[in-house]
Amino acid sequence: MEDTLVEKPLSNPIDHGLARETEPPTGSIKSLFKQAPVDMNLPGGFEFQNTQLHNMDQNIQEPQSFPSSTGQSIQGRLNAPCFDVQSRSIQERPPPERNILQEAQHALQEAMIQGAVKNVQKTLDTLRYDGRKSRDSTSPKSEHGVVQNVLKTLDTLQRFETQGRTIQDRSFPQPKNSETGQSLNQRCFETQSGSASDLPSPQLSNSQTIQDLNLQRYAPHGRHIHELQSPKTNNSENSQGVPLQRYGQNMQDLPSPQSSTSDNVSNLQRFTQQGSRSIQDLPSPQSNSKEDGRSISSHHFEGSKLTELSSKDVERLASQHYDVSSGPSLHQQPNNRDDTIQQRQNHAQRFEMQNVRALPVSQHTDMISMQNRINSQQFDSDNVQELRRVQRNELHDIQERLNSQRSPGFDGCDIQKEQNLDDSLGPPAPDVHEIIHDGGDKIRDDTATEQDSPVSRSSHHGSLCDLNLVANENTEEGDDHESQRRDEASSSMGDYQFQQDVKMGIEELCPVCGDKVSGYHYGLQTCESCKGFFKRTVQNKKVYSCVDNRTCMIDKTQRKRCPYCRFQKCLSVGMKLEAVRADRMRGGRNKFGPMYKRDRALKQQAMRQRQQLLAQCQMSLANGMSPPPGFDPQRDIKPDPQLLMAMAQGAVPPGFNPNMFPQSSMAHFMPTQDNHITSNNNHTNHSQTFGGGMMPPRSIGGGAGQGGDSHSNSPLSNNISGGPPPGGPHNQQLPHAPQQQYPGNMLPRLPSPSLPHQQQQLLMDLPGTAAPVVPQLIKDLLASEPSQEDIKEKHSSFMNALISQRGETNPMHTICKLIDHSLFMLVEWARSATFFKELKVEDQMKILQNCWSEVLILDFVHRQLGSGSFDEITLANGTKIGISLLQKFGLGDIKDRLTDMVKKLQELKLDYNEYVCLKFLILLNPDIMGLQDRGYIEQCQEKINTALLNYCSCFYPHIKDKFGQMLLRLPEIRLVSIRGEEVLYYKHMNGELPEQTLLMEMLHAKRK
DNA sequence: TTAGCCTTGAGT
DNA sequence: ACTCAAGGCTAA
Ligand SMILES: [Zn+2]
Ligand SMILES: [Zn+2]
Repeated sequence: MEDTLVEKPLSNPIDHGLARETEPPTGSIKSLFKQAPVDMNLPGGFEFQNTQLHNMDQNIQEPQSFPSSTGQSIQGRLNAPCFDVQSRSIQERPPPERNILQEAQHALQEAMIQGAVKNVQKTLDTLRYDGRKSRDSTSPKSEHGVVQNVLKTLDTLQRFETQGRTIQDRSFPQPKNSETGQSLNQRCFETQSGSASDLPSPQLSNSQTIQDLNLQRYAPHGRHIHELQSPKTNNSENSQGVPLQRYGQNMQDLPSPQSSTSDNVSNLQRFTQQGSRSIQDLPSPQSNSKEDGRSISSHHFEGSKLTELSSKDVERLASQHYDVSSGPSLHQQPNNRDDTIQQRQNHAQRFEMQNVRALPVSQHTDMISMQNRINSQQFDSDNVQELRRVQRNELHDIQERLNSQRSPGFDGCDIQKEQNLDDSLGPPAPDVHEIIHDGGDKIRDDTATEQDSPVSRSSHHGSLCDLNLVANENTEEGDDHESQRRDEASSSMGDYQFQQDVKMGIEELCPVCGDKVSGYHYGLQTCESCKGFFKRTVQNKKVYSCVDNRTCMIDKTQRKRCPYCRFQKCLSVGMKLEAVRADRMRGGRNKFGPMYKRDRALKQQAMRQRQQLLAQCQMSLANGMSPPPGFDPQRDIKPDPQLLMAMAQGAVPPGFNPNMFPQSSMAHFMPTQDNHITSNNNHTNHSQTFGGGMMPPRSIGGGAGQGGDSHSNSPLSNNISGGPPPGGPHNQQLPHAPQQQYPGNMLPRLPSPSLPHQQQQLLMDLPGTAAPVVPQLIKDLLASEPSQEDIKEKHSSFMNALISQRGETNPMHTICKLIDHSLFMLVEWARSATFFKELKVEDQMKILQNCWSEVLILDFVHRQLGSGSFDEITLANGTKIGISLLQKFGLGDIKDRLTDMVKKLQELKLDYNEYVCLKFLILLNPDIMGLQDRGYIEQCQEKINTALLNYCSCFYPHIKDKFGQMLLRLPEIRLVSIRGEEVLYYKHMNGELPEQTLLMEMLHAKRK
């Protein structure tokens, strides 16, 4: 499931659709990266997506003329840069909007020119979400100040969005559009209203439209996508007349339906593989892809939205759908059932409608929603790592399960892991097929699931996947190390268990609502009510809508309030649509059985280990000191490095509290799981980890923690060579060439657990003497760091080119392209980054997919540090924009978070060297699911942690627990990044973002 | 519609 | 024969 591959596919489909429809390849970046067209075709995906989309749309607006108005106006604007998205979906927009658009565009352009874009993009990342709500803002128009312009633009954009949505929605009603379908909204609408559309006509069952979506797959018969288009109109075909099915087929069968896309490796892949092409060089597939998109646009649009909900599912669904339709199972199934179902659906729909209307407007303020969101971390979605899951779990504990979305339940994790473990190749989730076969959980599922078939995978996975295939470069290179790495990888189990342990505590709680779990249901452990809810929703193809911002908190007491958000959460958590049987057969077992088993076993193991660790920990504490071997010494007692340093230097920092350090440091080193443990043990205070325990920190500190082997002890990789002076604050240079590339140290050696390696390392690293030296490791890291100037320069030139040459007018697109460009540079950087470059492409992909947003946020924060102003946002190209823009987008909460973060880091005097270290710590996250060289990554992370700790101790002994404080910013960054991704994703769903961009790929990859 | 409890039935 | 996840049933 989680495989990156799988994930992508989902996204891709959507993207493709969108891309086709609308836009041309915009930015150079886009062209560079085309996405692989994977699954777009999958009907299921569409359907599913559609539903979700509908929901979204509904929430947002009132749909009505989506197509017409939007389209017209948009196109009209077109000239003016409107959001391509809109344009896509809609072909024509009404004139009135135009002005706004134009204004926005102009503003954007100006802003962008100045680099404002960048900040906008960032802001967007974070913000977007709220923007919708708060549209109120009027933009100041008068002044030309960049800021103002930006603001204007933003405002405009917002309006746009709003309008666009509305328009789009409207359009739905008018089904006939050439466009494939009415908009999802419409569908939803209809459905809810109980119009015939939603119910498939009895015979229809087969012909239901995609919109029916998700449900369809359940339905035994396969329906064509085209049907979806307009429920009312039976035959709706895509504008092009291509039946949706076809797409689906393509997806499955064809590697890449849309020519160019197909072959394209995902952008990432390309990056990784090729590496360094300039953006310009990259080919732009768009053209090709677009064609497909045309008529479909609306669908795609919808589809995209849907995807949003659960990209994974979508994928699966899509595939499934397809299968279903064609599949035997479908045939077998009687229509009667459908009828019944339909009837039920009708009821349900009506119900839903009522509910929706009845639903009180959410009381959540933006902030709340934000937090919830963050908590929930929906975006991470499946593919994301275990960490998130873990975090989520923790959150549950703490908060009570608000979130959980992203980390699909363990299942996902487990499954992925399992798969990985089981078969190296391991196609991830068989789910799809099963789903497709639907009823056939039973036996047949196994046989040929998409996953199984390499082809399907590749196609689905899209670029990322492709990368894997293609990539052997690194792989080959690293052969030497591979063996070792692999060995270590095996150790990952330990970690995994660990994580599970963590989960364990929470395990008993439903990841969706926090109620008590009643067993495994549809992929993971959930409570009885969520099981029933999920089943009903899927079986009856219900379409919900959220009255609020789709950020409703779902807990035991409020789960009934918003079925839309609840279902979303179900999906995000990892509940599998495929597990719902289309044929409704009772009893028996499905293919998930083994998965459940493994999950159980793992959990138990984890439990045991955890207990052991705890016991050891307690023991050691009781005894006074020596930590048990294998146990992370840091947790317990470890001499305070700072103290050591101070002593070495002959002075103790004022106010230095020996206890503090250890703890905080521990927390960092300790991965999430341990935190719990730790807390239990009375370790003194914990540092503030994510406020209130919200998000557990990802295991930042070296992969440490995980059970047994986890802490590898890496021998100190960092030698301290006397080197450059302390990277004083902000010294950027990246000096020197690294000496050794990978010292053997880095490689795996887990063993040496016995020593409190870290301590020792610290000692070793520490010169012991006063002369502080920058650890060699840090020097190495700096070596691959591009100069800030270069970065700025590149961004500036890119922006200029974008605006002047490409004439990018659509503000949203411009912003996205900026982000895209940043991503491009990020990938470029990573490819040559120390440690990272040694990884296999597959791992590189996974890592980048997982951390890109966090790195972007860190970069942003770092830039802000330099500016020293809390009122302005410094864009990548150096342009500064008023921070108020964030608020305009409704991302005020994020703004505050960012501001706080910047302040804290300023207080800590984060310097360039440290910034680089943090960046690597974010990058080298061993907790990502399915990493092949996890052990290696862990070691790297550990080394960096050690080096950084050492560095801080040496150069900033007077700053209390600087190391710990810095690390604590990582979880915060993650929260913000998640928020940002959500915003972007929503934008994407609304069709406001350009397709076929690396950014889109990344967004989808995460959600997988 | 929800959600708790019941019935199924492949897998073990 | 037992397990237990999936579907069904039905008060509330
Ligand atoms: Zn629940
Ligand atoms: Zn909601």
